[in-house]
Amino acid sequence: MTRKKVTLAYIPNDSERKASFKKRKKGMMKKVNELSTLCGVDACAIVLSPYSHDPEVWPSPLGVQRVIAKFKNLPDWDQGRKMANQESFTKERIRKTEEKLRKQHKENQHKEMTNVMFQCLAGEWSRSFSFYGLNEMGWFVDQNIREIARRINSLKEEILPHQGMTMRHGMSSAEIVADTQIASEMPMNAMQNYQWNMQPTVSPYGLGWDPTIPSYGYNSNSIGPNFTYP
Amino acid sequence: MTRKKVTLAYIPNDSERKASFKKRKKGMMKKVNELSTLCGVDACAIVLSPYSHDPEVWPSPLGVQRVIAKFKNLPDWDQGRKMANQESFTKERIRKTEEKLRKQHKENQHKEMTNVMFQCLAGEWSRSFSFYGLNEMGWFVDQNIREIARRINSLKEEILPHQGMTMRHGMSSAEIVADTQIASEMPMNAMQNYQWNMQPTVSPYGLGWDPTIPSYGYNSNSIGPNFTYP
DNA sequence: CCCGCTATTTTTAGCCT
DNA sequence: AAGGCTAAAAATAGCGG
Repeated sequence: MTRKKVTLAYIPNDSERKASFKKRKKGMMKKVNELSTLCGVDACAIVLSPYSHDPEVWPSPLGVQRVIAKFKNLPDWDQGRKMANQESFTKERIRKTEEKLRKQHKENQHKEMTNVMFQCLAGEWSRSFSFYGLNEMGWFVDQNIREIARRINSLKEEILPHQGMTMRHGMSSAEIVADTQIASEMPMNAMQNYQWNMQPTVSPYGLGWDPTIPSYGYNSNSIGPNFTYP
Repeated sequence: MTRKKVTLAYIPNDSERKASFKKRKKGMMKKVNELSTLCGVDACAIVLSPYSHDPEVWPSPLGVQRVIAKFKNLPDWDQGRKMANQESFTKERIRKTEEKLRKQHKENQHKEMTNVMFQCLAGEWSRSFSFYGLNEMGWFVDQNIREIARRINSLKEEILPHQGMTMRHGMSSAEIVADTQIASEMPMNAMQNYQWNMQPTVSPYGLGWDPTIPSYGYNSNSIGPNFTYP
């Protein structure tokens, strides 16, 4: 799917523009609301569009008039300064784009290195996983079950925060999991990171997971469910 | 790191509030700019804050006055309709939260099922340690390798989009994977989902997972991978 | 057309300097 | 305090019902 990055320019297509307008107006008004609420400042916004006969405002027609009144009462205001006009936004965009270019370059170099290292790892792993991968995998599965149960329970607590133990009738996941045999309490965060944070590595802001950190190297002699081979 | 979800309420701490103000004002103004540019509508915003002596406006003092003029010239406007006030935003938030609650519930049920199934699988697997289990696990591991390889290749495409096959010199991940024995083509989506989709569960507007809530009732006896100890 | 979905982009909270 | 950073949260483009 292609969710294009916005190019800041008038949207020629009518229906597209209208759709965008509706979504963005809502979002923008929400932002005004948040700014005003969170930071306790007076603010207002007015939108005059062909999509509605009436002006669309925040926080309310009266609120707008109140802010406008204050705004107009402010004396001697150098109209040139402190304003946010299109030009300044454009400049900001150029600055950011150039910044991005620099970062991209750096990131590319980094990715190539990661790429190479990863191949080494993967090769090693697939060659030997039949033995020493199994214990890890078993432990990993186990950890996942625990994690799920933990989350389910957290969710229940959240959803039924003040009702105490109201879910006795079904078999709760806590109960299910209470039956689970946990072979080890020892943390294996690195492995979880390996599994769950793999994806981020691939895209944003450089490297998520750093393959050079040796912490994932569990070998099977120590940790996790101890499989015995018959 | 803890990047808190925003709770829509006045920020009591002075420096925090100011920091938030500066960031959010910028973001908000940007949104107004985008709305106006993308959709070709007249819009303006005014912010009166203790952080600046002068009002901060978009698009410019004159632009604001122009919009205000249009706004005031509009006759017979039912002031009650079409306005975006705090109440409507609050209602929207409530709606969304309730929606999320419903979804969460559904998802929980799904997870519990997956949980149970997974335990069965894992238990069965480790109990017999059969070839069958090995194959499945092998397949699973293999899938992961393939996925990794796929991502590496995507990256290569990204990094070297127009250079064709420029990386012949190293062993490509595709080649690595070609060496891997694929035990079965049988779909195991459930397992992948289990692995990869677990995390997103936790979500915004009050339904997030709270790490401060202790996890309950896992004691370490019983189900799960039944490992045999020598 | 309008609504909901989700992949992707954009914003921003909390840290750090 | 003012800016940069990054992971998490929020907005939204494009799609399908």
